[in-house]
Amino acid sequence: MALPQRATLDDVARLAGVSRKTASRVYSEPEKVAAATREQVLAAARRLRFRPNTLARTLRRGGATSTVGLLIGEMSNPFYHAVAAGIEHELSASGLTLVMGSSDDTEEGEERVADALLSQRVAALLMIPSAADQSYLDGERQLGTPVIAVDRPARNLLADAVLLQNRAGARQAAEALLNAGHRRIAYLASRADIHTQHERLAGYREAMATAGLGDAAALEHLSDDDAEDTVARAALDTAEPPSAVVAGNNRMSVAVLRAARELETRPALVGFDDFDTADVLGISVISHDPLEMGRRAAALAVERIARPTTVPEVIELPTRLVLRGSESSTGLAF
Amino acid sequence: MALPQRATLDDVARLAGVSRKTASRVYSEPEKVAAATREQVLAAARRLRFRPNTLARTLRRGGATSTVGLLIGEMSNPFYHAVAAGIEHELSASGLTLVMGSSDDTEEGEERVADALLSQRVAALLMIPSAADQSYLDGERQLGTPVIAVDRPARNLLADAVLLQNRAGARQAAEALLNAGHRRIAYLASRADIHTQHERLAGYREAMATAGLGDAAALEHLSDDDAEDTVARAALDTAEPPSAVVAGNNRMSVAVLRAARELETRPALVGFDDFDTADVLGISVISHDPLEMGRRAAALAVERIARPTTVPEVIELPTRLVLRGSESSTGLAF
DNA sequence: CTGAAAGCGCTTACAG
DNA sequence: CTGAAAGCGCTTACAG
Repeated sequence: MALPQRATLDDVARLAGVSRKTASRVYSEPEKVAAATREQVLAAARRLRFRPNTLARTLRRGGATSTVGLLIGEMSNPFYHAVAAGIEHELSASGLTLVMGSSDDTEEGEERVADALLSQRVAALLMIPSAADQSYLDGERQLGTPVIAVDRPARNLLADAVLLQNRAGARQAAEALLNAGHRRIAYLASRADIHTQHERLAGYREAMATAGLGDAAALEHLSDDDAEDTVARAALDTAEPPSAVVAGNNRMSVAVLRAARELETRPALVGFDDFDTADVLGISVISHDPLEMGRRAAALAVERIARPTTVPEVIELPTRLVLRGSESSTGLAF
Repeated sequence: MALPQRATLDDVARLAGVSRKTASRVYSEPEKVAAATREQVLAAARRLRFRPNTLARTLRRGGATSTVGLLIGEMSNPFYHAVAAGIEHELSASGLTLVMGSSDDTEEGEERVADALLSQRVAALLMIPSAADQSYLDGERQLGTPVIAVDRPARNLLADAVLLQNRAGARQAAEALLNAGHRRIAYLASRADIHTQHERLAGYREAMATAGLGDAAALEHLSDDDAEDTVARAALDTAEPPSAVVAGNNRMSVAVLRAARELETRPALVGFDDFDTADVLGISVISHDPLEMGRRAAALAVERIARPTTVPEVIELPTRLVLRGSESSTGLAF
């Protein structure tokens, strides 16, 4: 069966008995069209099931769509989902639509997906950089598309960034454990090669050095891939396990709990990132607000779209130590 | 400062010394252009930082973009994030881009955002219906845009759907508790007005009736809004608390744990939906695969884009009972 | 407040 | 394999 033809503005104008331009005005500057004419046009549009074609409008207007691209490396971490939710929320408040792409965490994927988003002429590009270098975006930036890095800074690219105070947060985590009397405090991280983990590790080291425990390298358990469970088990299943652990992110915290349960070793724990059941489990964390991070990044995008020529800005969002008991030496609450 | 002008295909053709059409072919059917000519064009494109304008291409080609819209009610539930991740994954494998919109769970919002997505001429619309009625999409469906409902069926609209076996899953949950010897088994749900909760409640009732416990209305604790913690506390903080609970979704499971901890009442528990720390906590659940749900929905969209005229299909994905200890009468493992 | 012409950047027929 | 003309659906100047 043949599908009915999609109506165009011309069809609407013809049915309403006005010029094409008048029909167009009903959608772009309705207040400039006489009320009676407007009603006539809208009635015709309803009858024909007309919906203005945003593509054509944008093309004619010179390229600036009302979409904003978000490029994420890995879709599996709940932290990034929350960031995306915050972004979506803020954008929709400004009448913008979110277009998402994920690079599956490969260098080649990041550039390919960025290219696809930019070909759709997104008004701005938000990204969680995961490739080693973002200089491939420099041409686009010069053409006026704002680029905003989220959670990690872009490399070799002049771009705005919204980050966390990773170093201060991790320092706080270690200090909380030191204050509770611990000395053998381990730091556990997967994806240790990325910026956030660099910073957090540095914060942990600062706290340890300040406490006169500078030579803690044996207590650092780092992996460049996603093997949280392996790292956690390796750290805890030793002759002399640490009495306390700083977990580098939410997934590592859960991995520590899992390993602790299996091994019946119960180290004190402060984890970076809050998570769903941390309160139920009595786990102390370095908390921050991923929704807020997304909101701030989107707000920055909205501002850059309006005023493209400003100097790049770096926003660092604070973290907060939430004590729930697991920082003490009495072991976990579960 | 003036921004440099964006290069068009014309500029590239001129610099490469070929016709506009030849330059176009390099991007649409590269195998039909002589290798030497192709290299010449690509070199010119690189020099000019040219990126083909997808909008213009789509407009000329007759409307079908390579984007797919996803309309979500509430962005806050991790379940939907996982569904979205599955969708994104499957779409990108087919060279499609995901455009997301959230309705903030209002009827008016759903229609407004659907309209925005359709104005961008998405090739298909995936949605988690939250309004009471989706008949407003019928015109668009007749124009050939596939609509696929995810997690809940669309109402008053002929659309494909990818759902869970909610009823069977909830029945299994109640049966697991019955098998463990429980009789006073409560059912707790927030958002009790939506389709999934209807079905799950029905499954619970079936199991109870079969066990000769048909009159369990006093054990049903339902709320139409999001007040999980309130429902959980009300259900457990009574003179005669239930000995076991079926939680209607992941958030209710966590709310039960929280309430149980505060009240030191420790009912057995089987929750619908798995969640991050359920294994650590030893919580038995009705598990299913939100990523898979997203993947299937996206695959259906891809198929419908290719062959639009097929009859709507309803896919029901199975659930799986995962026993971790909390179904027994000995109380929670934490 | 309304209208006829031109054009946004690309691709589709139609020729060669 | 390459080219000159027309047009996708809309809006922007330019007139009235």
